[in-house]
Amino acid sequence: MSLITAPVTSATGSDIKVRFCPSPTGTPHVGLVRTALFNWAYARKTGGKFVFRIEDTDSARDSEESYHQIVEALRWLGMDWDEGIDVGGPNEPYRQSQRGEIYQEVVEKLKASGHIYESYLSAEEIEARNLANGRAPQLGYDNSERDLSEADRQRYIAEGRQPALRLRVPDQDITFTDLVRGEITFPAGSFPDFVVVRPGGQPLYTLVNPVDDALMGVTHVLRGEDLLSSTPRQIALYNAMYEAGIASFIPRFGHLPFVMGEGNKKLSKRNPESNLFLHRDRGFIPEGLLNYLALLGWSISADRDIFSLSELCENFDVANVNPNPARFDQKKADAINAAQIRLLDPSDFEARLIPYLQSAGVLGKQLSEREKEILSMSAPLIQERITVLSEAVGMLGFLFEELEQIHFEPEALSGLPENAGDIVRAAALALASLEDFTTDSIQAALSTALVDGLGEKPRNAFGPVRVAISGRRVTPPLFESMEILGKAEVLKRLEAFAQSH
RNA sequence: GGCCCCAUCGUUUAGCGGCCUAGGACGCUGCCCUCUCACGGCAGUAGCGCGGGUUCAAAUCCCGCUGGGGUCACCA
Repeated sequence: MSLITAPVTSATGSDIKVRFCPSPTGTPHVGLVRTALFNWAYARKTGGKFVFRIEDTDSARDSEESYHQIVEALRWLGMDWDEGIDVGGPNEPYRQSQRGEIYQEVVEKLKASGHIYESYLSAEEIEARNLANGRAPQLGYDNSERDLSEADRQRYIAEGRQPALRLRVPDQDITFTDLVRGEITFPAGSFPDFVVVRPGGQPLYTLVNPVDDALMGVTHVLRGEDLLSSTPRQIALYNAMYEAGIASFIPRFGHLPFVMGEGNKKLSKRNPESNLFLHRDRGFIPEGLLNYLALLGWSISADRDIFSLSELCENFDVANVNPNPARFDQKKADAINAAQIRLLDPSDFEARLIPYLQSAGVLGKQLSEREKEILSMSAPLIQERITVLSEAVGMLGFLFEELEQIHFEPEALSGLPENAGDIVRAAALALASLEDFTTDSIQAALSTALVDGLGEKPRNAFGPVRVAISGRRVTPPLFESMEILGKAEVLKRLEAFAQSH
């Protein structure tokens, strides 16, 4: 009969240590990002430490590419870590694939203390035993090798078998207080002695995850809800490590709700909105994405949902995380991102636009003086008009393009009045004699010529002019855009349009 | 199937026994502002899954039901 004897961590303040420990399979997922975010925010809130380690113990599924993407993701999002990948720390190395010897030692100690034992039965044999004993096959292993005789052991070895190693689980209910869900109890016998090391010595996640948390001194484990049912197993392992002198406490656990996709399905990797880099490519800014993700399961107050990362860090507490699953809503995410974009310092906003304009081919690698000038004049005009940064390409493109490159959108053309040509001709005429080609005087001249002169409604008067210079229905404010383009270019575009209409 | 988790507007979230004829945000609708689109402003739309308790009083506590989800690997 074995029982839990290990104490739970007493850490409550700056002695708290959390970690983010993804396994590098596939491209970073927004659910993964939210888990990292809550861990990071909790560390920053409490003044504790945030550890970043990689769980690459499955060589069949892990990839170096994914590893680099995860590191890049955290860097881009600005979630810094105190210990771990690249930055190092007292518990190196931080990639499990490089910690084999450490696990070996732990396994030896656990064997010596009698907490883990050799198991020779194959999956087929276990199933056969269950069938033979009238036990439901899905119950799995029956712990029958707990006290294997030396004779049986020798016989298996003589057959050339290699043993897996299983943890002897405590014969009692296992209760813990989940940081987001409260007290949870798993009845004794909920799970059998489980494999922690494969035949041949390969340690499994079931072993290495708690081992590393224990060795690294992790006090608070905040992770996805999918790991909830493995928690009692981990507590059992912690207890074994405690009794073997490897761990000094059991951490506290907090299971974060899922991020769901359409329907009632967990947002899967197949789902495009799960892909972090797709959001980045569309022009989500870290502030916007993180703000939105934080809202999935948490809120800063009853009547506010736009907040900065530092406000998040000041106010975050796992205890306030909502336990129910949240759906990823692209529209709301877009709205939050748009709000965060508007909050950006104008020069910062301008700088962030450049990569998007470059990758779309609107700007080259090096900006000319003229291009810099256009950008700095036009960026402020679109800061409150776009939702994601990539929209700047369509909004600003015409300011950088030559007349011949301008693409006239069908929807812009189709919305034009019959007399569009006449209106544009009148506009050209009015502007040709304008000395001072600035926003105000342009507006005054066009109003006089088109609204007063031709008797057109403003909407009808300026629409054709807008399309003539930009090819688009939606642009930054018209008169400002004209000032940026300059008189010669504007007249050129108006005349070209007038000729074809 | 066993075990575990979850349950407030379409979505997200506030609510932790009386402040709730349930608040905010996104979405949607209408109006205002207006050179387009936005921004901003105003108004509207819509919710406590069901049934029992406990209580003077329940969205809030308890039980049951229903519904969803997760997990039961020599994956992580």
